Amino acid sequence: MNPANSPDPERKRQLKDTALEWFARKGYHNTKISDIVRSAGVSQGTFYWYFESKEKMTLELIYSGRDKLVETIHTGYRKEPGTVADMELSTRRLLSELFRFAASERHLMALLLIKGQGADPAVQEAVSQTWQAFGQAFRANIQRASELGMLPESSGVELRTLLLTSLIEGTISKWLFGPEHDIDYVPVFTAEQMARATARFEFYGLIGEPGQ
Amino acid sequence: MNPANSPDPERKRQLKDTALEWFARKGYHNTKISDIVRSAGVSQGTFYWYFESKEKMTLELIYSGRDKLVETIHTGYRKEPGTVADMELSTRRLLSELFRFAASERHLMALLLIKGQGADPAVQEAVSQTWQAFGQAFRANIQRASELGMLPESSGVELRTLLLTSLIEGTISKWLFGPEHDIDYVPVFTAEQMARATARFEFYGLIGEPGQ
Amino acid sequence: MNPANSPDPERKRQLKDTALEWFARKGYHNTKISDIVRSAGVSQGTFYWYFESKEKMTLELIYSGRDKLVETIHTGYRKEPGTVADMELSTRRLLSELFRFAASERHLMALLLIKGQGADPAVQEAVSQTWQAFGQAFRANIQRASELGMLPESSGVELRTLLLTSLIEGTISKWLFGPEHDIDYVPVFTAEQMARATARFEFYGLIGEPGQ
Amino acid sequence: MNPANSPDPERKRQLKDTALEWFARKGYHNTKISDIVRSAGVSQGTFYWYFESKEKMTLELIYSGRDKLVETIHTGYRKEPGTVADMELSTRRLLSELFRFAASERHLMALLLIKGQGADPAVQEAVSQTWQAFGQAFRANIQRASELGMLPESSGVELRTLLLTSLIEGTISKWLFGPEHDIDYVPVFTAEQMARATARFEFYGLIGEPGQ
DNA sequence: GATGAATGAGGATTCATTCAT
DNA sequence: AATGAATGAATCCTCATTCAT
Repeated sequence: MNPANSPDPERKRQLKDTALEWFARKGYHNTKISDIVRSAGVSQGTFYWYFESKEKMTLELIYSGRDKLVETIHTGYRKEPGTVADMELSTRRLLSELFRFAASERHLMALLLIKGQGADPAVQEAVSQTWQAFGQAFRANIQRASELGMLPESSGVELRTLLLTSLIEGTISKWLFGPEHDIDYVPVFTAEQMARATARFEFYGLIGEPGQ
Repeated sequence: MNPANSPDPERKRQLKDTALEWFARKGYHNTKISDIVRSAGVSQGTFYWYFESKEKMTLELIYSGRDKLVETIHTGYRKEPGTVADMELSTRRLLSELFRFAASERHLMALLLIKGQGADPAVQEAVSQTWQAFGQAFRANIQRASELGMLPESSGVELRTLLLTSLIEGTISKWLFGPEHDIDYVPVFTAEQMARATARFEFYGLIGEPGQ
Repeated sequence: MNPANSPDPERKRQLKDTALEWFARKGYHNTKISDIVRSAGVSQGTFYWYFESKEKMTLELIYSGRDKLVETIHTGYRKEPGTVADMELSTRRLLSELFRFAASERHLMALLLIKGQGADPAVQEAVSQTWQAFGQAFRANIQRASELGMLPESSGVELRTLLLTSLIEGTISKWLFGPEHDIDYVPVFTAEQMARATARFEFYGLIGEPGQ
Repeated sequence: MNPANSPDPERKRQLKDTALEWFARKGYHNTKISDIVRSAGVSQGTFYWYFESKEKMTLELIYSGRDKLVETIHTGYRKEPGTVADMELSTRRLLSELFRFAASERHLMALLLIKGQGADPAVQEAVSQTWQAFGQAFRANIQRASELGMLPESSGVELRTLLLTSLIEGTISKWLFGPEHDIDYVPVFTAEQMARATARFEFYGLIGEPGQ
């Protein structure tokens, strides 16, 4: 009757997890309510006891995912103005958190990075918002570094943010799902390795890796 | 009766272009055959005279897109072993071609980068293959540079390819469609600016930008 | 387990009243069990402790309504053979009772007059029976008056009954709910005014209103 | 693709007629699209080629019914101020048209008089509007007669309109469908008989029937 | 007596595809 | 070559009813 505050959070979570797995594997439109409930071992009607609609439940998934993602970034990030080496270290920590989070939430990341695109407008909008929030966090970092004079003036904050977020989002995606967006792909690098390599690339590119 | 050898290639192209625009704007699943034919000013049945099915026509779109994309990369890339500066220049030329191509084929890029993900399995597979072909080209470059001893040994070819392709794909996407994947977004940088900035970032990261 | 002898008649009545209000407002099909129990402040299951089904509970409503309606007619009616003026007076008394009853049972009348029509066959049947019982009472009156030679021979008892019951049912409906069947409509005439006007119309039509 | 101007009016009419028959027999909610298309011998999808939705098609039915009904009233009515006998004759002509129309459109009348009540709000609204339009026509008549001094002052136009429309609507309903609202009921009186009896009743009531 | 989560049959609607003309 | 009406399988969602607690 009142799907908003269902008193069985366990069942609700189970349904969300099941749905997320299906979405990650098949995409939004290719996942039917019947798929979800069959996997979860409940009836079709039960889904609608916990959620208003397929769209609304997906929005719940994405919103809570966005919150966790943004929280991870804020947790991982500690501003320590100082040398470039400091920044690299700081960034590595942040990325480390981020990659670990991504690995622990494969299905969520698949939905956000890849599978949300075929969905209904409202869902796509929510996915977009998530990445905007993601971008904001990094943009703020670059802004600060720029103000501290740690970055050459050659290209603006805008462009650098674009490059950086492109790099990170893409890296997470390819790391987790391989070049083929395969949900069953098994990452060949650890989160730490990814964080280290990505941070280096971020600061020094392919070439300049001081001190090795 | 035989869609293979349609006698009016003009009409076929028109249908493909129209479909591509719809896919780019609404996504595969949110585009109906009736949308396409209405825009193209033909009847529903005509679509099926030229194409076997929605899926097959989308595959045609993607395959020809893939070919053009790969061709662009091969055209733009000229192996000139030499200094890092040579490599950067060479890469900039390649990226320049690539960004220009992407700009001239916005809708195709939207389908490949974003909108193909909600589609049917076969379509998703084709999109994946496209990006694999894309990745192969860059992987070969890095392999060669690595063999020539131009890259530090710190991280392997695999990982570098991952970082590089993530950067480039993501950059094209954000450049063309903004952080919100908006098909009507107007890029704020020129293809040349993007090529230069991306090449620099690729080689020197955020920090090391020699000379400049 | 045995809905027949529910031990809390208060609760049962409350549920029936609540349901009647919903039926009057939204109609049978547009009223959900969940609406009723929410309004009544009980759980879904409770409804089924007191009633076998939605249909059965509606039948209860209608049957008790029918009984009250018929009782009202029998109470209000006192056969006083005599002059036409006597008859008019007698009829006015009957109608007065009837209109007062209708006003005191707005929701029931709404269900019987208007909202029962979209319901399940059994419910519709019960509504029909109610109006047949209603018609019988008036038919008997006309029959008697006819036998007493008080009515011209021009048209038969059948037709007169048809005209009379049409008039009365319709008048109640329009008086209580206005031309738009609006459950929130507020009658502009009193029951007395309606009884007087209707009785006059019944005997003398639009034109002939002797004395007055 | 464009249900608005379907080019096969025959098929559309067939579907509307079939639907109307089902509505008249079972009511709006108890009629399924599958019932309609099965009766019409077409597929489920065909219904949606001609109509946007069940609701929209029902509205079409009601609106065209309303127009025909109002047109009938306007056609049948010719204001001939004069004696009361003139008025009675005039009214009899109008009612004659009306009863004949009603008989020729049994199913439509069933929907408007009885079966529209269980429907969706928009449909109910349309039914209400129809009867308001109906009432307006008669109200205008009474107004005019009142201004011509042909009616005693005892009760106002408002009340008389209420009584008159109640009488007529109810009479049509009972004449066509009997006291049980039975769609298969066969009227026992002709339209002419009904018109004559109703007109007399309207002007003289049960009693006063001058000249026989 | 009461709860409310769970059920599942049923119904409106969508849309890729077909085919007679 | 082209049309567009027709098809029907597939899908989301509703809601009366049940039942373990």
